[in-house]
Amino acid sequence: MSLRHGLLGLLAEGPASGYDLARRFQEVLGQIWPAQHPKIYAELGRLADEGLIEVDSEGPRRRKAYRITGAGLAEIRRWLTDEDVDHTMRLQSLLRSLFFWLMEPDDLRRHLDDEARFFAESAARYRAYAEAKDRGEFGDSPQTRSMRITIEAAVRIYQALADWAEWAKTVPPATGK
Amino acid sequence: MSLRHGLLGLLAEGPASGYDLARRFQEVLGQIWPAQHPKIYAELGRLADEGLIEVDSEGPRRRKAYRITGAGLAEIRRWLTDEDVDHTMRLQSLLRSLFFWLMEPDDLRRHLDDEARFFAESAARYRAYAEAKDRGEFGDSPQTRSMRITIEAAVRIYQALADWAEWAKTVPPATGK
DNA sequence: TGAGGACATGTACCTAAGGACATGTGAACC
DNA sequence: GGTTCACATGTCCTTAGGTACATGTCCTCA
Repeated sequence: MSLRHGLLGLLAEGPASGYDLARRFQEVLGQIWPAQHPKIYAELGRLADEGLIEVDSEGPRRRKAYRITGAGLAEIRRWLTDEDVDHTMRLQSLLRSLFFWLMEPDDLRRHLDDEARFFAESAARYRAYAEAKDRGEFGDSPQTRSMRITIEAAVRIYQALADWAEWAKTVPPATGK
Repeated sequence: MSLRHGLLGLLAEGPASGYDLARRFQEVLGQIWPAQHPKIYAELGRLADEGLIEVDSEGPRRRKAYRITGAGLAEIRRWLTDEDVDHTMRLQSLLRSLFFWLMEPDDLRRHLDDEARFFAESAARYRAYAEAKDRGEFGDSPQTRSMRITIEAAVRIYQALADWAEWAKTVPPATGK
């Protein structure tokens, strides 16, 4: 369960409402760490119960902004330094590639074209984001620095996958037995 | 739910028992697509109920091997060609990197060392696997070809992440505000 | 003044995933 | 003959994730 720590981390940057957090998850982490709003509201409730966050302010339209507490900050720091990283990835593209031999060559080529396009576009999107940051469009806070590092990872992963899909097209379907 | 199709795909290579399938998931797909045996046995039961697989043979120690049916083959092929790929990845390493600014520089350096080592080792493991395949140690069936492509993706992703972690170490923690 | 859209928060339900626990079998080795 | 280990299959329970549905508010613009 890292949604919990994802929320704490985002709240460490400053107070935010469930709606804000859902939007930030969607924007920045859309493909990398999806989270739907029902889960977010539920988790915020639990975090508040445990005293890791507290209500910062109530605004119009029932808006409720939360603020991280000292205990919350301690918890996210503990997680970051003490807890083991979960390295599982669950990449459906790779699972599918195990079964390419079941596909018609034409279908496979189409599939790889789609994959290559998708990954290249993702890489380009994150690359544009990275360049905007490097031009200083988002300032130069520590938070921005960290985000720049995250974005760099996204660029490199998607580029690697785009290259992989292109490479896969050059692999002959089979030779002998 | 792709475990279902993962199982069908593996069974398309030939009959296997739940135990066999759990081992193969563990070996080949350990970090990329984890699956515990309880899920596998349960899913096999469902697949059998739906006629996508059937019992091939019963062996010693209650061993039950399944075989894919025509309907099962049709279903895995349909999935491969008609169904959209789910591209979400949920990489905890990237989520954590968003919060690097919360870590002490020393802890962060240690963390990045660990990450770099882990990713480099994973890349090396898959690279060794790839080289064995290229030497022809596993024959040259269509299945082997596909597996070679999967492994190539793993090599490239882990290498990209290893490089990223090394690069991240060179980013200065922060300058101004 | 009325309609539409973005804002904002939730409930309910269903499936997937993971960990703990339970059980029994055949082979190998001492 | 007994112990140990790999083989082999499952149940049970909890948590996590995702979709659908529900509700109400404030602002803008025609």
